[in-house]
Amino acid sequence: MGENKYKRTLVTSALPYANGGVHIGHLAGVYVPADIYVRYLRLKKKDVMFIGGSDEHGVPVTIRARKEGITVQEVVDRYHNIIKDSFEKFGISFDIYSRTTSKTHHKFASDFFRTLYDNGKFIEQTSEQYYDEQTGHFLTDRNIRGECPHCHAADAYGDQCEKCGSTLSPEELINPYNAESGNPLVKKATSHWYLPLDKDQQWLEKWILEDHKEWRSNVYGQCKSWLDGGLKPRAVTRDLDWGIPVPVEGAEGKVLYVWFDAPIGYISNTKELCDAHPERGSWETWWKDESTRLIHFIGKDNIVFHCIVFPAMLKAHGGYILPDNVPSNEFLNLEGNKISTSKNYAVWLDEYLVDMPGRQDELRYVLTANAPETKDNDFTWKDYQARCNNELVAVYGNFVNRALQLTQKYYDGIVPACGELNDYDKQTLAEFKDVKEKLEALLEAFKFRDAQKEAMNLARIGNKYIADCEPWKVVKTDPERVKTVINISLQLTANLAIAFEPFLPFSSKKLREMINMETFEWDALGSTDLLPAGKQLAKPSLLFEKIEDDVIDAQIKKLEDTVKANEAANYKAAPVKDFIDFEQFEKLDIRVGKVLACEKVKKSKKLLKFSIDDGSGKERTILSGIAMHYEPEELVGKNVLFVANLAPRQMMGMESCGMILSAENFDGSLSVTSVLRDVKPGSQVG
RNA sequence: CGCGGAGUGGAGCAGUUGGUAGCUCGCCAGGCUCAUAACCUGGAGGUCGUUCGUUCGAGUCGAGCCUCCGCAACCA
Repeated sequence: MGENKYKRTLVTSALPYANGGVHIGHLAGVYVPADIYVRYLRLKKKDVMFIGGSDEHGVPVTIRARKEGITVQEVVDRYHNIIKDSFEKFGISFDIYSRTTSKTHHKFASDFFRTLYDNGKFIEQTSEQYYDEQTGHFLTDRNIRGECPHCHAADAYGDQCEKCGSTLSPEELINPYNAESGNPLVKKATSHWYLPLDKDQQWLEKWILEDHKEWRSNVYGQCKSWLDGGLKPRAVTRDLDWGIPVPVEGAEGKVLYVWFDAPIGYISNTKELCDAHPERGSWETWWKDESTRLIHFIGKDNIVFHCIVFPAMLKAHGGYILPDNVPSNEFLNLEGNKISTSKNYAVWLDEYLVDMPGRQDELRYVLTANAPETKDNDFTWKDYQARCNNELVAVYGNFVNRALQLTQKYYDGIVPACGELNDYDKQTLAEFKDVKEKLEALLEAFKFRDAQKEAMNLARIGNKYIADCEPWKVVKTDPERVKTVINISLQLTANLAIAFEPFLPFSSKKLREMINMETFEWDALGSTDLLPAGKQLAKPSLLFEKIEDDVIDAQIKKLEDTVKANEAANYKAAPVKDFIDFEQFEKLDIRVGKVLACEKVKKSKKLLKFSIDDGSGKERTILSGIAMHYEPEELVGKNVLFVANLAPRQMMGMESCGMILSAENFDGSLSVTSVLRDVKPGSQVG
């Protein structure tokens, strides 16, 4: 696809927001594919630069800082360090991982804005926005709450009412207030600068819809949709005290909108790297020379910013190249549910590193094998375990182990010479020879899942080869033949180390150490003489280890606990029902009863049958649907509250006279009510 | 009727320019024993969300409908 016209490749990966750690969704969606691609290009000896960094501006970090009573800088410092560390440990091989609070970035983004400003690329518009006079903040739509004009729910959001589902604008809310502080809001005029995207409509249409039909369908479709709808001016500044100040006189209290400043971070981080390492060339070569190929790795939520807004910014500034491709993945779900940072529902990388030490490649493998390249996919721990044990351990690790163990056993770990090849040998060699070509084609098309499968195929070929040749049998009759079989198996092993290098860098390194392969060339992939006869190999060890059930169960439990904790945290009492008269209330006859006997109702899952002493001298029978929550024995002898004058009702062939009162907890569990001191059965409650 | 993406055997995914479905795992049976009970071979199992249409022929093109996910707070 015309890669040859390019002399170098600049790869960026979406800047993670420094308001939390990074999780498997980030890794699967952006960083692992980007890293595979970059590692591959490096192996091909291409000039490539891989840019990353934390996005540290915007509103959420300021809210978190206020909540935790620390400075915003402390918040972003904490998460930037966690994120950076996670990436390093997972082998995401950035050439630089910087941050948008850096001096370089502040100056660069500021200058970038100023250039557009000076060249008249913005339009300035004044509008009335909601303002909290006590805190001195303008509010974003989502942070404004108030009464819904449709259903009159008390706490609708500025953009939507969760009660009736209607879409709102903040102006429609009755008595709007600050969601965070609770303060009432007033309208206040504020002016902002807008990037008039409508003027970019034409060239964007041609550039994307005609010149980049090869982009993934999700990317192309999303862009087309925006373009078809007609682009509108977009604000690039915000009223906020955290961020890069708008470098214009009289713009105090305004900062660059985080979506304006973040992508510029790609450029400023490149500059930071090049300034420190002049041998990498000048940043301008990387961003302005037509012979540079720019690739953005992002998630699907970021498509329009990278395909429309950022290119429009670059074009408005002038002199910059535009991305050649924007490989965007869909989302990864977790055990059937959406991953959520705010709900803490995720597999966090920093926690994974603690819980699963030394298993970075396992996660890289699973996330690539199940990458959401064309649609949302699901990550489950059971699937993770299955892929590790049945693929990495059983296919790849096992093949390597078989080849190395046989070498150890028959030849003291010295590579035997390859003798004459028979037809089956030749057939096997031919099969794995074209792996290189297939692998490269897939990687260059950003089909990482298929590419990894192709690498794994080498190990499958190997297992079949060893099984078919049966060296453990042949060694008794034709030891010369076995030398050839083992030689070929070892060559395959060496090829595996190379083929997996972009995907599983840690394992490849380990494997190369086992076979004493100090140096290697990607272009040697497919060769049958990677390990010369007579070479001494190191003592083999296991490349991957099985993952036991209890490890997986612990992870599943961890997630379940999180879900429960979320439910508890999100619990909100149901709204109070309409008023009733005192007379209506008096009609209710609630009494205390002593449980004389309690048993499960046969053939019923939920019902318990109670015999209650209600003080009348006769036993009262009440059926209650709490069998899922109580063992019958634990209720015998207890005082419970029941409604005495509820009309009798037939259930499971028995008559229930009344209702035992239970409270329903947030998670649906039931708790039977009682009284705090002992009272006579039949006592009235009121 | 806001706009995009997706809906394929038990699970997770492929299916390029239309010709009656492939892969990995799981399951069943057999083989083998060098190997982390791993490996190899064979088998059962799907009519491709749904309805209608174009065509000699559609998972693959067109239309409607249903469901899920994104685009608006957080967020890849």
